[in-house]
Amino acid sequence: MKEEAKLFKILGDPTRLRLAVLLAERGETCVCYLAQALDEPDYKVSRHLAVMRSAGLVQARRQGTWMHYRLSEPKNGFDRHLKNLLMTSLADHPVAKSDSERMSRSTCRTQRKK
Amino acid sequence: MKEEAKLFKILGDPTRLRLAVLLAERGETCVCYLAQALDEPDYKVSRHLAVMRSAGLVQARRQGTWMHYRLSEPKNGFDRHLKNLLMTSLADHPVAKSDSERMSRSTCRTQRKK
DNA sequence: TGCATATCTGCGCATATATGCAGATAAGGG
DNA sequence: CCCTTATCTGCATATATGCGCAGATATGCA
Repeated sequence: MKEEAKLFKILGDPTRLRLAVLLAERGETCVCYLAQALDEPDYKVSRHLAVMRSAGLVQARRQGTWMHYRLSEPKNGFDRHLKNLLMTSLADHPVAKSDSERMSRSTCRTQRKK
Repeated sequence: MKEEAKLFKILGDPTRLRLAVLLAERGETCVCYLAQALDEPDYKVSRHLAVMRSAGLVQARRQGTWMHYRLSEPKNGFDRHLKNLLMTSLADHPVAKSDSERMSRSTCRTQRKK
């Protein structure tokens, strides 16, 4: 049960939980948006994403200078249930909502690439 | 979202997660059974239960010398979802199963009271 | 009152975690 | 090549966490 506890532990930090909810809601997202959404310094967001990544919770894709993160595909019922929890019970949380709104309002040069 | 993260953190320790699953499955249970189920020293189990209790995750009831713990009633959708996760996706885990079996086989003087 | 049992807790220690800062890396475009 | 931008990371520090041991509490009973 250590694996499962590890996942809980990962989500047991407010910053990481907010990131996980954003990724569950929005899908693959660039770090610069995530940092603006949380209103936290990029190095902080980056480091937490690294933790989540080494635990297998998220995956990264590089696109030029930008890094895009997304939740990993659920590998079993537990993962699925957990992701579901993020999307159903947590997306409505006031903090999650303002994170999401801030993200909608944020800008990132990624856009200009398109 | 700190409250939710806190709950995740509580469940982010293998010992506590095992306790939570047992309590979700079995309902109110005496510490002596829990300690035998996990095959861990009582002081360790006791301390983890204290952590869970001060976070509001479990509640305690004294009956003579014995302390009985149970999961608190879910207070919202998040809690409910989480409890559900414990019962559906984790109760089948090998570790959870052997914990449960060990508990069935364990003895405790509580019985003699009856 | 004194003993036995169940449970909890203070302490010391080892380890883990989060954070901010400054600087390192990586990629793209002159 | 150099410069800029986005992202990551080494370091130092402060705090938190888990653990085992020994002893403290609490309760029931002779």
